[in-house]
Amino acid sequence: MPVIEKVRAPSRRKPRVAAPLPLDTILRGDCVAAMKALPDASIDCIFADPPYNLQLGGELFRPDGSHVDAVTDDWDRFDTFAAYDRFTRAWLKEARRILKPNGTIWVIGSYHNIFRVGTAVQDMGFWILNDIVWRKSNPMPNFKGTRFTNAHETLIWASMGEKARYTFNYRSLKTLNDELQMRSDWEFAICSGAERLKGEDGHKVHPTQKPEALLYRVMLAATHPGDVVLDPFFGTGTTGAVAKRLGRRFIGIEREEAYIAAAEARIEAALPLDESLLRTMQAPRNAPRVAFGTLVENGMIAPGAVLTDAKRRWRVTVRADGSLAGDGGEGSIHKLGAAVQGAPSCNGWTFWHIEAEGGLAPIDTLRQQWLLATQP
Amino acid sequence: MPVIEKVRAPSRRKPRVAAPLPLDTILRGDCVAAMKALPDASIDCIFADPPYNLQLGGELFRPDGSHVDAVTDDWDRFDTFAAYDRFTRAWLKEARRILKPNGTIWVIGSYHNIFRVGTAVQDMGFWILNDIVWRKSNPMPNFKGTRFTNAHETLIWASMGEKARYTFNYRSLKTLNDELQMRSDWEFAICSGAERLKGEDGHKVHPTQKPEALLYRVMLAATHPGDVVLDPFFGTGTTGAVAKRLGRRFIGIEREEAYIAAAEARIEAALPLDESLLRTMQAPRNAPRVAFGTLVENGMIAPGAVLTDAKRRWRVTVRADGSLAGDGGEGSIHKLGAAVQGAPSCNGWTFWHIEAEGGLAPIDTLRQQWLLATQP
DNA sequence: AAAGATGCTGAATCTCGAT
DNA sequence: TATCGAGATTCAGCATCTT
Repeated sequence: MPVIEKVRAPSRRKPRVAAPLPLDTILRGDCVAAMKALPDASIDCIFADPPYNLQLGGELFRPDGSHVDAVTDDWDRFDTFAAYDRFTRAWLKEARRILKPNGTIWVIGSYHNIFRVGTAVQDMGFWILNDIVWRKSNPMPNFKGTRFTNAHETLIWASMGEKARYTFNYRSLKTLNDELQMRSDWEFAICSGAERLKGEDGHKVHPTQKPEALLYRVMLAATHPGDVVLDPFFGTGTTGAVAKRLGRRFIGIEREEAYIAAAEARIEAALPLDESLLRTMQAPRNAPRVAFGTLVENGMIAPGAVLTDAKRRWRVTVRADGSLAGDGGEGSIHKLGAAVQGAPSCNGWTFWHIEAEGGLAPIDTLRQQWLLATQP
Repeated sequence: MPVIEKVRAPSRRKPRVAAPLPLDTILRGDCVAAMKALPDASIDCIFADPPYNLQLGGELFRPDGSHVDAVTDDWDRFDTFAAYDRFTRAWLKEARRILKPNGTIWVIGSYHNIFRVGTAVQDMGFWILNDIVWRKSNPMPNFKGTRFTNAHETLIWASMGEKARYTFNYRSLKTLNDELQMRSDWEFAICSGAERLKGEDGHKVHPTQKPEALLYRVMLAATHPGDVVLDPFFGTGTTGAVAKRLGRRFIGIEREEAYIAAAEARIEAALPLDESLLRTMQAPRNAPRVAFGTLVENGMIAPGAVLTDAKRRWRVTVRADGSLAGDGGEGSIHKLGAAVQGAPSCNGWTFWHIEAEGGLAPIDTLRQQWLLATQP
């Protein structure tokens, strides 16, 4: 391909460049039009709760905002699905443009729309990381007894592509779940009581207000403090309220003035958490690295010391450079641990032990002591 | 449109007429070809467990170094989403033809394929009645800590069209569920132990054998005794074994001779109406486990709240992710409780206390309040 | 004999930064 | 962009062995 092609290719459209982001504000209007005004690769996370009243006799809007009539016969059914698909791909296209390369997108829906959304997400190059089930502890019963009680909704979580990086605060979520990995099924009550926004008439302001606990978990899992979270179907602003509480920035897009007014009042009243409380558990992955040799250099462990595995099956000697030597060969704590086990890899910190008061202790305890003594 | 069109339209192909159905047998071959040999509108219910198109990468090892036996069979490999979609629509087309007008179809899948299946189901004119979540009580963990534990699969249940009638044994399901309406989230263990078919080498016969309890509930809900249930991806015949137990007829389609042999032996050994299975399904696994983080997410306790032990020797602060932070370090209620005491373990629920009316109260009282408020 | 210890396994899109 | 090496990473259920 001639060089000139390489130069021309990226300029097919004018990239939106660094205009300041409208942080912590609600943009009024159509979500596609509003997203078009935002710069490329500027958003860390998108949470989207698109309309999915496709088959309920409710309203469906085409990308241009025009109304699609509820219809029942086959031809029109196809037309309705096709219109919904066009709408979905239109807003997903802009969402993809404004997301950073390491950003992620969340979309929530029910069986009426989530399969179409998921197919579009995959077709557009996003890479699904998980589907999450929100189990409702108090769903509306199926009054007619004609089907199973519709007791859940589905969220799709996707990165920008198969190789894309993304934020997942594994350690925080595990802590949140009492030291068990967080699963793909989450249980929350539907939004009601004091949390549910009511108008002056006592009637609910928005028909599908999401519980703050749901957004809380989403943001805790997939964003860092200070990250920008965009919600293109902002409604009454659950995303904004939780973002403020959790020290994230938000951008909302909403077309209904009544929802915007309710959201603004609600977010104004939300209280941000103290920053120290937000500091999520520091993942070991992000903890300062300590080489085993550092411990040797600093006298935490002497050259010549003998290490074994927890069951004393293997026995090795520490050398002056922090390498190990024994029957199984020689090498770093990790390499030799893997070698003696015949395993592809091994965490030497937890595999190798040293004789201590009260029995064997993993050498990782020495590292922890070192970190405690040297970290501010 | 001219009248002749209406007359000609149905005769474009020759309808398959009443050949006797191959009841309670397994047809060997490709599912589309085998279905083409069956007559129109002859099947009451279809249960389909198609390939999931997992798109797995390299090898995966557990933290202990052992190897994960993944699904790498040829039948699960598709080059593109488009190829998978063609495959899906081809078998769904025949499924639709052979289903009776009042029949229903079930399809099970994971996030890798279920959105594409659901879209095809809707596009072809089926009417989704429910999506059902199979919550696995014992899923495989996410060994690398990169995502949420993939702890569920999704089933789609659909009728032949919006106005179509269908079988739903509401009363049976409600009885099965202790007089509560059966919900759209079902909990079962994955298929293991004695139920899991093993070869002479002790290795599993089929990589993705489904639990009989799942099929039991599906058939109990959506078929009558004597109904014909077709499974186009029969595998080792869970559908056939359960059909025999419940007094339904089955037709299986399977390509692999080894699976067919295992299925035939299994179905031969199955006993009709094993009441013990019914009883095990009725026993609700109601051991509600509440994570401390749940109380934080739901506002039972605020980030920033101060906890102490019963004698106020240690003092810690609750953070946004449900972890605690204080002089002794940081961690979950259990880990930090153990750390400050220098103990190997600790029950944080009874160790940590919060200031309440009338003095300190263990945080377990908050858990009890939460359970009271949320349990039926 | 009972209780505890050990080992194996399940539809899984499973690391990251430096060079 | 590919390669290399450090080092982080698991839950429930069942079968079998040990004390």
